[in-house]
Amino acid sequence: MDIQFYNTLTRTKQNFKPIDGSNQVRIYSCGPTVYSYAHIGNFRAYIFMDTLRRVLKYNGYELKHVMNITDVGHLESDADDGEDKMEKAAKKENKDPYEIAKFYTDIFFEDMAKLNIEKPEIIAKATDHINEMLEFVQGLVKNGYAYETSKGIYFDISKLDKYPVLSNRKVDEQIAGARVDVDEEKKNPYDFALWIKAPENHIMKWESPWGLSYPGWHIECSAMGRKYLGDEFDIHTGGIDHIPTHHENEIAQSKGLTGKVPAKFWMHVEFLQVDGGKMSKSLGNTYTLADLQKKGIEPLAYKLFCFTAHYRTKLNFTFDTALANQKSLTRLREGFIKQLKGKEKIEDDEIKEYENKFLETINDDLNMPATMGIVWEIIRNSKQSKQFAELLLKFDNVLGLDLKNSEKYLEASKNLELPQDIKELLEKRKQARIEKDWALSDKLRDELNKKGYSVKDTKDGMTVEKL
RNA sequence: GGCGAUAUAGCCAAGUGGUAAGGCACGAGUCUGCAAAACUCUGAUCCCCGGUUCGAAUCCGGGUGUCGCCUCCA
Repeated sequence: MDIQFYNTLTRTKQNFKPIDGSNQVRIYSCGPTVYSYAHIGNFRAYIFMDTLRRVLKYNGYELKHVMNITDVGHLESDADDGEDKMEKAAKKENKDPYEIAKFYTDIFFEDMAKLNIEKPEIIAKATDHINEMLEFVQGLVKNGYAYETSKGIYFDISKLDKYPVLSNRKVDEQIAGARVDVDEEKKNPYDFALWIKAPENHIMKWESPWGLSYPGWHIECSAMGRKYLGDEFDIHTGGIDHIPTHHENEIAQSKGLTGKVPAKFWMHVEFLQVDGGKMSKSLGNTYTLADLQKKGIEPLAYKLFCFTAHYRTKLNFTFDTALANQKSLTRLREGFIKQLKGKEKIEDDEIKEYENKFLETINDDLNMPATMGIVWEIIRNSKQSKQFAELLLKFDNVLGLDLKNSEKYLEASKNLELPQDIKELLEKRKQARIEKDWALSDKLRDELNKKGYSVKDTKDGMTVEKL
């Protein structure tokens, strides 16, 4: 079945096939700048990236997927005189920038694992590829696409046949210097830094033909993508914010060196919003996975929440909806187990129909909301069968919700370590129930509720959950 | 000022020409000593106005609202 992906470059959905006709798909994903904790908005992008991987694999493709770790060169401002994010964080925390990078990189991958996101085949750190970047820049200088100023080496966008190719932005109509001070040395306002001469006190710097210096932000993706995936590869992913600057400049750099747009498909995730508006540090709503967990929302519930909207639409995060998805996740697990224990025989045609629908929706530009609709149909199917559970496990190769461990998650939420006073109350209530003293039983239930535990009576006895 | 997106039940949202998926919440019922859970049932003619069409949430024009980008950001 054809796979259709929306391509920002052409602004249409197109059939996807690897460009070299092989069975391998080559992907580059813009990864994190490791100067701080990644927030749930960042993770929406990586959940998308993961789903893309899984959909391609489900379709039988093999992957060569590169994700970068930006640990140098990402400045705070496009004016090129802002501080390097890594150095700023290092100063603030009184640490070496490399320590900062390691610390946040480790946490990043821990979070990725919690979200059951597959690790790309190749993780490329910017600081491990200084030579490749330097060669790339030297090539651009040689080809006449770059020039030197007192601050560094700049890309000359006027040398390109067309500069913004991803967005409709008209370069001459933008008000130069409206937000960024005009740099008189630059030939065009939108020329950007490829290589930056390091000030005296700059920590991260390398020898180059232009003295001690460090790379610009955009060059790392161009250089590393080229190194591992070649001059032209299949898919490049990132957040929608990358379209107007970062990816535009990556394309410019590659065209300057190789004459080619590096990727055939450019796929971008829309932003996550919080309470109907932008997520920003000043509003204090850049939540991390840890913040969610504190409120009882599992990382996988957040992943499920992300599946409620298509990746190219804005998604509004509130704690209410996140909690709703936590509940959904529990029901999904319960439903899965119920099917697993089912004994009914299902006709092959019915299974086949679900499989077809599933494939159709995931291959339609990763339409996860529609896909989840199908999953729920199976969960709620009045017939109960292990065959459905097996089907769900197959689908979970794409969803990545770790359904196979459903029982374990459900058990974990029930078998809590209970404080002594709670245990005593439960014991008293058990006794009261044996004696059918409902008044006392209810009173004890209220008491437990006040202490933050909800008690439910089932056929197999009481179950306790922390609220 | 420029660019772009979006407006579907209480909330999160699918659906892009043939009479509205799904999740959560709410309500009713079954069950239960009660409650919870579970199960079943129940809800919208799709921002407004005009147009095209046999037929539009879906296309076109106008209006209104919201959001984002143009500065680092997934």
